[in-house]
Amino acid sequence: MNIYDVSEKAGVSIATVSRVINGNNNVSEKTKQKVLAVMKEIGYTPNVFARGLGLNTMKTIGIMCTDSSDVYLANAVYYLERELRNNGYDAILCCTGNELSTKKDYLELLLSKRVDAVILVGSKFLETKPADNKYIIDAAAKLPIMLVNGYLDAPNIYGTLCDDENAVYEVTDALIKSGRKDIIYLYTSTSLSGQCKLAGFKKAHFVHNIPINNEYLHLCNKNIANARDYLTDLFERGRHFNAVVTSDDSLAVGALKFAHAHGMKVPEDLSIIGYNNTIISNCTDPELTSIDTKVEALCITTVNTLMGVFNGSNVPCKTNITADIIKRGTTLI
Amino acid sequence: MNIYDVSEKAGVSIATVSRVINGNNNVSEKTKQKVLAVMKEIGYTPNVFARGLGLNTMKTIGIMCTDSSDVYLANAVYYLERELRNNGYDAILCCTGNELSTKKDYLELLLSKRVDAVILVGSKFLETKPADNKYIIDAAAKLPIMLVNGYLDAPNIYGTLCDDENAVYEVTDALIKSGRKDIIYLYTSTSLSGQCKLAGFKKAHFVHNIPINNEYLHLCNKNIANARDYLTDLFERGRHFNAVVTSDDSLAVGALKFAHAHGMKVPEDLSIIGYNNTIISNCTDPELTSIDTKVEALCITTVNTLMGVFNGSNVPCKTNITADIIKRGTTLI
DNA sequence: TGAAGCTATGAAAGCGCTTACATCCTGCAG
DNA sequence: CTGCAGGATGTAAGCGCTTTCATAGCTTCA
Repeated sequence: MNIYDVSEKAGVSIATVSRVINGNNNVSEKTKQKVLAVMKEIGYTPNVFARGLGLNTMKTIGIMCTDSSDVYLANAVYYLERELRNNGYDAILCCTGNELSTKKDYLELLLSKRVDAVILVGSKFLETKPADNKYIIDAAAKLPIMLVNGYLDAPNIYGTLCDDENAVYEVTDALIKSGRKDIIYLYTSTSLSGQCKLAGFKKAHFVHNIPINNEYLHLCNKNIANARDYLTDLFERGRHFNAVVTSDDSLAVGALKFAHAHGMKVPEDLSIIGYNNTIISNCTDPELTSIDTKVEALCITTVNTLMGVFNGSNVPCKTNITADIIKRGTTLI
Repeated sequence: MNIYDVSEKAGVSIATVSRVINGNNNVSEKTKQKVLAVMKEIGYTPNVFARGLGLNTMKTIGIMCTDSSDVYLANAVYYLERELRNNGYDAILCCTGNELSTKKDYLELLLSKRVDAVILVGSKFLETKPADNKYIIDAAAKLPIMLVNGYLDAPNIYGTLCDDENAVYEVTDALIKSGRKDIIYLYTSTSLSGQCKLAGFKKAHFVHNIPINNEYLHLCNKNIANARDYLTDLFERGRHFNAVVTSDDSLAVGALKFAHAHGMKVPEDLSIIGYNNTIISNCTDPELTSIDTKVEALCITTVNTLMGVFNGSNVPCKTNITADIIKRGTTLI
C-alpha cells in the first residue's frame, strides 16, 4: 500500500497526497480532509525509506554512550531520548565501551546510517591526546556533533558542560573549612571532566595552602571494591585521612564499606562525598552527600541546542550548567 | 557521491558495484578488488535510504521499554543493544512510560518507521485486561514482536521468561523453613510477571499451610520511601513481621531503612530479600540478598530467537530461564 | 569446429516518495 | 467583458539503490 493507492482512492494525484502528508498549505481544506480520511481508512503510513531518499533525512539522531547500563549514563540516555522524541526525532542507541577504535567505528557506522546528528554522552568521548579527537572533528564536517558534558573547540561541535571543577572545588573547600584536611580523592577517569574535577580538588588545597600527598589521589575503575580496597590499603599502612571525595557515587559506596569495616563512623570520623547524585546515593546508610550534575538539564539543553542548529538559529557552541551539592548523611558540611 | 561515481571511476556498471556492496559472488575477484579500492579511495558509503527502499529493511530493531532510567531496564537495554549490534542490527530506543495509550502510539510509530522487529522490555507491556493487549497482537501481524520477560500466546510473538513464580516460591519457602512465618510482600506491579511473583509467594504459604494476612501484601511504586513508610505504618500499628520479600531491590532498600530507623537488626530481627540483583544490592549495608533474573541471558536469548525468526528457523515461541537466588547479608538462609 | 553451458557484466525497470514546473481554475480589477 | 494574479492541482523528473533479464565472452566436450 503506497501513495498511489491513496491518490487513486481519493481521486487526486500523488503530489496532492504528498502535500497533505507534509502539511503543505497549497491544498484546499476539502481535498485535504478527503485525503486524510482515505489514509486513515486504508491504514496508510508513508514509507520512511522513500521519504528519506527524497528528504535525505530520517529524523533520527545517534546517541553514543560508553555504557548505557551505568546508572548515570542510563539517566542521560533516558532524558535525551525523551527530549528528542518530543521534537519528533528518533534515537538510535550505540554503546561503545571505552576503546578508541571502537568509538571510531561506531561513529562511522552512525554516519553511514545518515543520522541527522550524533550526541556523544559522557566526557569519556574526549581523549587526553588531542590528536585522538580528530575522528570527532572529521565527523562534524558532515553533521552536528553534540557533547553532553564535554567540549571540543571545533566547527559544528556543540558542548553542554557541567561546572565540575567548581563543584569539586566548593565541596573540597567546605570540607577543609570544616577542619578536614586529610582528604582522599578517588576518581574514575582522566577525561576532560575527570581533569576538571581533579583541578577543583587541587585548587581548594592550593587556596588553603595545603599540600597534596600523591597517595591521596587515586584512579579507580567505577568499582565499589576498588575504592574500598584502596582505602583499606592506605589505612593499614597507617595513613591518616578524614574525608573522601569521589568522582562517582559507586566509589563513595566503596568508601562507606571501608569505613564500616574498620569501625570508622560516617560522617563523624570520615566524611564521604559522592558524585552524580544517582539513586545509589539514596540507598546507602547514611545516604550519600553527592554532587548533582543536573543530567536532565544537560540533556534538555543539548537537545534544544541541536534543534537550534537544525533550524539555523545562532546557538552557542558551549553552554554551562551549574552543579548542585546535595547534602545528605555522609558529611557534616 | 553515489554508486554512479564509483561505477564510473571503476569503469564498471552500477550493477557490478551493487554486487560488490552486497557480497554477491558473481563478480570476478579482480573487478571486486578494483571496486573496493575505488570505494575506499573516494570514501563512499551506500545511502541507507535508497538501500532500504530496495531491500525494504533498515536492519533496525525497535526497543520499547517503559523507563530506560530504571536500573534494571537500563541493563536490559544495554544487553539488547549489544546483542543486536553483534548481529548487524541497530536499535531504536523508545521509552513509553506505563500509559497504555502512549504504548500504543509508540508501537505505531515504530511500525511506521519500518523497523524489522520490536522488542518489548519488561512485563509492564502486558496489560491485565487481555483485550488491551490487542494492539501488540495486531502489530505482530506486520513484524515479529519479542517480549523480554513476558509471554503472549499469539502468532509471531515470542517470549523469553524468567521463572519468577518459582524464584519467589523458593525464597519464601526457605524463609518459612528457617522459622520466619510473618512475611511481608512488597511489589511494584500487577503485570504478568508481578502476578507470577505473587503466586509464588502465595504458593509457599499454601504449601506450609500458613494463612496470608492481606495487610501483608502491598503494592508500592518502585519507590524507596513508599516501602519504608508502609512498613513503618504496619509496625506502628503493632503488626508483627520478621521478613520482607520484595519485587524490586529499591523496595528492599526501603525495608532496610525502616529496619534501621526502628532498631530492628537485619537479618537477625528482619530478613529482607530484593529482586533483580541490581547494583543497588551491592550498595546497602548489609548487602541485599536478591533474586537474579538473569537479564543478560534473557536478552541474549531474545535476540538469538529473533535472528532465528529472521532466517526462518523453527524457534520456540516461549523460552524459560531460571532465576538465581544471590545470598548476601540481609538473610540468614 | 560448433553447440551447450558457464561466468561476468551491463541495461533498465522499479522501490515510494518529494518537488520543481506546468497547467487549470476562479475571482476580481480595470 | 477581458486579462491577470494566485490558489489548487497534476505531471514528471529525480533520489540512489537492488535486481531481473539479456548478453557477451569463455570453456568444455563430442
